[in-house]
Amino acid sequence: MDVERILRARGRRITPQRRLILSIIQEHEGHLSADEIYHLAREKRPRLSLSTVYRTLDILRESGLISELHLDRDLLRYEIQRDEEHQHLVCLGCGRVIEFKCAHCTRMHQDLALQYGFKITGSRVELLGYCAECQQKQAE
Amino acid sequence: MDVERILRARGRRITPQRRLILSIIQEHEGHLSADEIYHLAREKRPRLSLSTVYRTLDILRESGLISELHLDRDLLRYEIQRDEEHQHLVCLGCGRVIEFKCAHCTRMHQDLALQYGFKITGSRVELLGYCAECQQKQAE
DNA sequence: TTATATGCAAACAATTTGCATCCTG
DNA sequence: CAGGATGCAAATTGTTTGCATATAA
Repeated sequence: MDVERILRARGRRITPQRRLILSIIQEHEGHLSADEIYHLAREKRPRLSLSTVYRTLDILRESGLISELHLDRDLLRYEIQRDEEHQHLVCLGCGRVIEFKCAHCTRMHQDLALQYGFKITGSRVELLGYCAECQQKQAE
Repeated sequence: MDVERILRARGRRITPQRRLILSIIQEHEGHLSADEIYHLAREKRPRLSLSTVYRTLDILRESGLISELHLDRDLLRYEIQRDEEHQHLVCLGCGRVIEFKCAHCTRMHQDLALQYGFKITGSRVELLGYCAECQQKQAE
């Protein structure tokens, strides 16, 4: 499959651990922390070590297969790198994360290329606020 | 001054340490890590402890006087909270950070309020890429 | 004069590294 | 079978906490 080609092209080997970790990130559609991935993976492969998780996440990130999110203050979360760029909307009340696509961001990239000669290779757009429900709860 | 009113309103005291730390963030116009602030502050006040720096940063953040940036993978940076919202453009080559204001982002907030009923209270917009100079160096 | 802040040291949590062993290519 | 990958334990790094002492209000 494609993933294997990408890893091999970088001189990396395909191991059951790497397959497993990637499949977990895929199934859970992202937003998992390293530790969560570790625990989920150990259900299937109890000898897996946390360092392997970290090393694998590094490799997958370098290879552009996953991307890192700073949704929390103190740890990183991971999701599959998709083709279409998207942004995250985080509710500070209940913690839910909504993903959205935003045409404005595309225009922003174009503007910056024009204005500063910057070549944008990645972006973190994380908006924080309160969802409709949490706003209502606060009002009560 | 205003800062003191804000802190007092929250039952916080004004101490030389807090003044110093805030003034350092002001002078350096942000993008400083806790450790950098610590070292700069110790030049003026050698007995200052790192924990005081962290505690002060917490308080200043809670009070809305400074804000946190995730410009790096592994640590937080701080800057004075200004009225006008702005975004950060980070060069992965040389590390320089350009601040910019973006009308598109304002529109994005409006869209999200409309579409999801979300009330946006803060945002992290960090764009990563390569500045003109670093692109040129890479080309060579 | 009393609650809040500080400094110091020790504790923590997330991540990284060293190294012997294992296993993919 | 050789070099990359793993598991384990130990080290590192950024940040937080406990506690006795100092200090702002």
